[in-house]
Amino acid sequence: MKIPALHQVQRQAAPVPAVGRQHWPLGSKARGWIGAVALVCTASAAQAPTAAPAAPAAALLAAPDAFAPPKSAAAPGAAPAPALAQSYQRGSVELAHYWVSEKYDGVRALWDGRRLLSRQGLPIRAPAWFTAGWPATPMDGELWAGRGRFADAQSAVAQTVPVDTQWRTLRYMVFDLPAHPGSFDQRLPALNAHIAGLHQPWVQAVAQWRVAGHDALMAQLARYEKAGAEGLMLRRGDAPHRAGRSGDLLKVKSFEDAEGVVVAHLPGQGKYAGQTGALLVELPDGQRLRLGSGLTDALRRAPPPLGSTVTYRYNGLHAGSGLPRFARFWRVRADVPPPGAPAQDSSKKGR
DNA sequence: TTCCGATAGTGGGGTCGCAAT
DNA sequence: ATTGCGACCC
DNA sequence: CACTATCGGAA
Repeated sequence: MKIPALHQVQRQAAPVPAVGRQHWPLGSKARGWIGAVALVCTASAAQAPTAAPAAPAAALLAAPDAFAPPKSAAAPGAAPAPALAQSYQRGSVELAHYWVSEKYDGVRALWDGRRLLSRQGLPIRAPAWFTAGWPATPMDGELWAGRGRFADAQSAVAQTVPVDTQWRTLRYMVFDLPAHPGSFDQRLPALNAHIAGLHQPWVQAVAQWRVAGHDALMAQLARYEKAGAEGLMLRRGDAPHRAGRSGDLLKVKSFEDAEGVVVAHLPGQGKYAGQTGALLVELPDGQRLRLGSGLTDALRRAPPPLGSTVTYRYNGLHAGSGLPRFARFWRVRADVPPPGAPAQDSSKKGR
């Protein structure tokens, strides 16, 4: 049963630094960059790389440097501070102020004017031809292989040596110009003109449009998701680019609920050592899934007993295994007592 | 006062590359 | 050749 | 990506 996306508490968190890095294609840590939006956006249902949105001439914009280090951090090695999206909630914002676009499921990539950087600021090894001729103007976008093909984009970016056959299937879907000082209303036309000037089919400006209201937004979300899109993004038109989280950038995704039976309590790490780190649950089809995210400290100390039926939420399925993506514990099915419990009649009640 | 945004720290599957087996 | 692991993507 | 749990400052 699909549920619109609304409600849900929310509270995000930041990624962990994780030092050490190993040889994965993205080399060493890079310097501070800008922050920009998080994922996404674009257009209709088409996926053809061709047709870059044409746009009238326009200023190319600003200084290449303009990277606004969130804090001081002008020094090399500074941690990146990309802007991340919050979740859209009905009534939380005035939709008339926002632009809507498709949320592309790919690998985030920021062009700092010289090279592509990952979300953590690591250089992305793209073939020379891919970025040939790109201007010094910073761009923020998503390396995308098409709907339902996140794995392809992930694989391409993970190669120590770029493989042309893989990169030829990628597109750089650009959704913002981080260094442009204006509001998104102003950045958008500049972005379109900018991309149009490149004349590279694999570089596209993400299509942005307005929406009448909540109901229309939900209707669009349903259409896009049905067509394979990951969701939609909302950008506040009158807001200047800003690093960090804020209501200026929102994501709209729907999630689903499903159930499984707890078959084991997996040990936790770090501050949860000695407690339950995750629940190993068996799904109706026999596949097993680990549920760690979503558990409260109390539940980690006293987890649902083996045999309990628990509900989890997720967003779509992994293309390869079919396992739920981004699964997180939601709650225990209280009406389905675990093994030892005395009768309470609840044999089946449909639902 | 409440609430928002930033931090710190846990957890998942998938992918790659290196080390150990 | 297979497995395990860390580190990164989401 | 998902989430919980805190904390300080803005609203």
